[in-house]
Amino acid sequence: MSEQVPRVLVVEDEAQIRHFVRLALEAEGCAVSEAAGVADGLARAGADDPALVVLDLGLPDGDGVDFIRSFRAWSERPVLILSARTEESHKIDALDAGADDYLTKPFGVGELRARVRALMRRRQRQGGASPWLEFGNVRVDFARRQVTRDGEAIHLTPIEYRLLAMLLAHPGQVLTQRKLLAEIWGASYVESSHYLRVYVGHLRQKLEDDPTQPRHFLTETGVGYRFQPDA
Amino acid sequence: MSEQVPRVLVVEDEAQIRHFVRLALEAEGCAVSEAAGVADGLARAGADDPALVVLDLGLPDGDGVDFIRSFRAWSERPVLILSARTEESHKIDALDAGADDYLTKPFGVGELRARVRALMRRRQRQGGASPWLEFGNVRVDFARRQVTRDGEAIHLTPIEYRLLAMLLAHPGQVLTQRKLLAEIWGASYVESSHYLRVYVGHLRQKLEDDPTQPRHFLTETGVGYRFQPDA
DNA sequence: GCGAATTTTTACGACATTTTTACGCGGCTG
DNA sequence: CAGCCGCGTAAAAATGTCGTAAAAATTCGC
Repeated sequence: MSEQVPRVLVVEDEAQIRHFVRLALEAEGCAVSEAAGVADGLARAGADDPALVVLDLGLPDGDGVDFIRSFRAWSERPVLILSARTEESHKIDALDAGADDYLTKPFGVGELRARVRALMRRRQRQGGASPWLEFGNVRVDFARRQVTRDGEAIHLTPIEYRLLAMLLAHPGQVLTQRKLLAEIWGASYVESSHYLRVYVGHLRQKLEDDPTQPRHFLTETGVGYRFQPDA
Repeated sequence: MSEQVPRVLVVEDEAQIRHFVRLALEAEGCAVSEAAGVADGLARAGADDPALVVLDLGLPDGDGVDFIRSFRAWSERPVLILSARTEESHKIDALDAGADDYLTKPFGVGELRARVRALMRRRQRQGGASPWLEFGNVRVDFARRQVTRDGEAIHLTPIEYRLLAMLLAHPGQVLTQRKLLAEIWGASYVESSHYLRVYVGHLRQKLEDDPTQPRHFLTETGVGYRFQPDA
């Protein structure tokens, strides 16, 4: 009878606001984790797979819009923006990058909490039909962040999970190495293809029947990788 | 082949704002229906089952919050509130009644459109078929970087694929050797026509019914090569 | 601070692709 | 008709890329 408390990730550099937001979210009955920057936030999001991300746009180590884009490459969780910028163009950019709501500072606790409730409610509404995805003898349940193979739970590390989510989000498509590296490790890692070799290897090891003869995680030499759903 | 245009319902008593919103939504490619009051709006919503409702809170014949509650009794479609009231309590009430977003007047067209896009984004997930190109019994799907022949996947190496893409981009035209070489191998290889002989051979081997009698990848002796779409 | 889990780095054999080389064919020309 | 030239094919050589295992460094939870 686990109470299934939704996890929320707050990405915000100012400690004071972060604390303020944490209190508001905890009052909503959420479990809160925090990150102070873009890189930190993406790593944490990959580890926690939060039900909601509350994101400040004015981060020290990068643009919040970049966070949204990277995050959207492998996750569809709602994102609520907090920002001091009231210009319409900023709102449009953030919403089109994949954000779900945009709240300008200063804002009241009550409105923040109400908007959080609205975003989480929608998740419940459509999360009812647990959208799993199957290939081979593997089932991936994104809502629960759970991967099973022949019914047995398979443990994936944060990076493995993000890579898997990204590949599965584009079935049949070739994802270039540069794109995968940029979305998962960051723009400055686009040349470090050895990371991919290692982690694709992990996925095959854990999810393919015969890791030496992969049927789902295919290599396109010199280009990237392709996820092949069931034949 | 109807394009499946999403229907949006605008519930707003002031004709001027209604028109303004209609224009914004139509610019998003939506089919718009209008209602001027709560009763009218609910009736219209029941008839149309719109993909989104844009709702003004200041209606003459009842409270907008009542509209939301009634609507939510039978529909889970997203609701976007427009309101002149900026008090936090109003926002909280509307969001908790079941609204998904709350926009205070005055607002910009751009922000309205962006928020509409954000609300509608989720429901349209799988666009499915990507544009492809066919000749003979071969199909080329550039979005997925996939080539099939009689339904069977054909593997192409990076150079083979680039050459194919280039030829297919200019159907019926003769592409000179120098141009192909410059584009694929670089400006300093424009004389090395033997590369082309090898790789055009590969394409014919993999894609032509009878590689010795090519029907699509034709040689223009002394000039270059020409891609011939279906006869 | 300590142990466990995870990420990063490194090295090397296996494999895929590209490049190079060689040769046969056929048309054209002198 | 002989020789030259451009083309097509095949296969060897060279290069580059990939997969794997394991060690080193880092992070995380307690």
